[in-house]
Amino acid sequence: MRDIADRLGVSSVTVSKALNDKDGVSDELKEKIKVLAVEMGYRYNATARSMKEGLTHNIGVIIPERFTGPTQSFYVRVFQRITRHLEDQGYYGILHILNEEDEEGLTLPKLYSDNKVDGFIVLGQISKEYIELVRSMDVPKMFLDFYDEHSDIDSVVTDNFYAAYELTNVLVQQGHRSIAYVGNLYSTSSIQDRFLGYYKSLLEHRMPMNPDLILNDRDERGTFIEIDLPESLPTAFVCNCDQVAHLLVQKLTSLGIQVPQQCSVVGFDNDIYALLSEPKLTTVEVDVEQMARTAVQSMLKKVDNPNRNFGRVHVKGNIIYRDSVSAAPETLEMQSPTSI
Amino acid sequence: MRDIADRLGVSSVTVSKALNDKDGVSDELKEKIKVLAVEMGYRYNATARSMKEGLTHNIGVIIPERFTGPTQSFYVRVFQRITRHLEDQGYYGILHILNEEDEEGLTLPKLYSDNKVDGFIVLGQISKEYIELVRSMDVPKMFLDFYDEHSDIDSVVTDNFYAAYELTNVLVQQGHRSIAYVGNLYSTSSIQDRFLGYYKSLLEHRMPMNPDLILNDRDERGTFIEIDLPESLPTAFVCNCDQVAHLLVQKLTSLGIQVPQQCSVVGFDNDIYALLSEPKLTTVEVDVEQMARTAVQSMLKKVDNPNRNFGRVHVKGNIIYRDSVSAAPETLEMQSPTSI
DNA sequence: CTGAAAGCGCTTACAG
DNA sequence: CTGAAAGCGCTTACAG
Repeated sequence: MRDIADRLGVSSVTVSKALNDKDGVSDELKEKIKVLAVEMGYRYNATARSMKEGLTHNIGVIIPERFTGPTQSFYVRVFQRITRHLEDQGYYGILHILNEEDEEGLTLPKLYSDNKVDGFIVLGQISKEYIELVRSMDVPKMFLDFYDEHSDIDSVVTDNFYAAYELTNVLVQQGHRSIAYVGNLYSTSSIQDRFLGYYKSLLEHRMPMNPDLILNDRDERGTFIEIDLPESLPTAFVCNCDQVAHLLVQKLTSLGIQVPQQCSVVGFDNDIYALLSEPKLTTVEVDVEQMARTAVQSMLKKVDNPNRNFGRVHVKGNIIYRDSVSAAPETLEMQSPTSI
Repeated sequence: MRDIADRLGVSSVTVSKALNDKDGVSDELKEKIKVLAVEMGYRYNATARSMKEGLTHNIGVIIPERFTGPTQSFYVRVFQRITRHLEDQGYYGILHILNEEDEEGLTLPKLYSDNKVDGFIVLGQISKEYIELVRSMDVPKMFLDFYDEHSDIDSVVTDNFYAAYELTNVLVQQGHRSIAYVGNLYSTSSIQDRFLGYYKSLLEHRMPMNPDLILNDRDERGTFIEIDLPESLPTAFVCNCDQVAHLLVQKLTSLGIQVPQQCSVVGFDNDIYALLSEPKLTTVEVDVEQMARTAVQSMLKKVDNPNRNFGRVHVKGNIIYRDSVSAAPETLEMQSPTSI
């Protein structure tokens, strides 16, 4: 900047104003300065501004390692959207993959202790203990795609409840009266909320909830376990995620049960498993774009004003209709007397 | 720092030295300062140091968007290793996913124009035009997992040549004499080098190269195409990657050809497709850890001294033996006269 | 419309 | 072993 100023015989203040398009410089001079800057290959020193402002213009994005494995591109996609929105605002996203060791050992990212970021977006459920640690950080933070009832940290989540409710409604409308839910209710808030949406649909249609039709799919550590099918098979399954729906379809098929003719199955997430499955899964697509945008906007407002609070923001999902749902078998028979 | 200094009645210089474990402060005072720092919740301001040093202690990692899709966790894993090694050296990795638009429009990352990083590691093949653009950047840069013959940019790559050579040798040792190579030789340097390793093995064993046995797998834009099998089927296939090997196995199986009994197939990468395949693929595992370590070390040396050059560094891969290879059919018959 | 001065929080080189 | 001074490259508040 000084070099540019010297070459033009003006002060560095003027150059700064021109390059930032601020008032107080004639348009003519501004233009001259900008042209020369490009010519001289000038690159803005963001560090100097950070120093002055006390703001790094970086936001840390924390993703637990277990959500980054093979076949798990979802969070990477979300991260990508986040950075795009951040860049639109002159910010950068710095990805921090939280490994198990640090999560269990309650180690804060060096990003924090080195003052490298102005705030954190945590993308994906972390342990209760780590949530407490995150709370203790003296910067704005928010949770994305999960929340914790005991903390006051702002969060942006898919409207799991309503999406599961609507998806179950679809099954009911197709004549299903015996519908199972597949998922460990104590594992994540997503699974819980999706279950409650399923339950709301049952309630609304005066269908009893049968505890035998709530099927566990994973142990406490999130590892998938064999699904125990009930004695008397339901005609439809609401699965908490596509991967489990995929496993379930495989299991049913291997038992000689046809999907969707004999059993309908729906998933959640619209990830690779929804397409890998045979038949392809009817499922719910998360609105990644909207979630990323909301999280970034809220975060930047919090950076400006640390007292801003947004609470829990729900983003609606979209049902994707594919081939894993059909009318309930009994209904089919009733509807087609020709088959008698 | 000033606050700490004031509370202890010393200067901020002394505090700085103590916190950085430099000479010139008594051990006693150092200890006192460190304790107080923790007590006061002091967080180091990395920005200030950056300002002074003219170094951001950040390294940009550029991954082309097309390598981050579903089922492509490889580069994310590499990124994770890179950041781990960077952190060990007091550095941070900033991920920049290069979207197609920016790659075609030759837009440099804002990370560069904002002086946010001290160097770039490009992870995954980019277009020739973009390579030229990268060259024009006035910071240290290096390529990871690919290289370009026309540029003098340092690179770290898997030793594709030798790994493919060794893998082909394995097939030859199993009695195979008609071995195909599957891959578009004009697509990436990896595919080319793997082909040459395959060719070297043929040469060494005095086996003629049959052009009909070089099978294309993708078009210019990298989209997979249907593989055209030759009239007379070889007894083994060396595929340039696991995904293509997986597709090939599916195709062979659907044609009623048994793998590996009638045809052996080997892949490359040891990714999710190697395990998805039935039978599981014999393949080459890239030494991610070693590649990441080498890239980071070289990069940091270049940051210290921009004139340092490392050229092309090859990292050896490991063959993973699974179930997609068996002895050549004719050999089998010769070996087991009991079957007559 | 233009610029001199101060300051962001560190580190380095030097003096004591 | 300890500290006063200068400086990294910007921006902001103020004076002209």
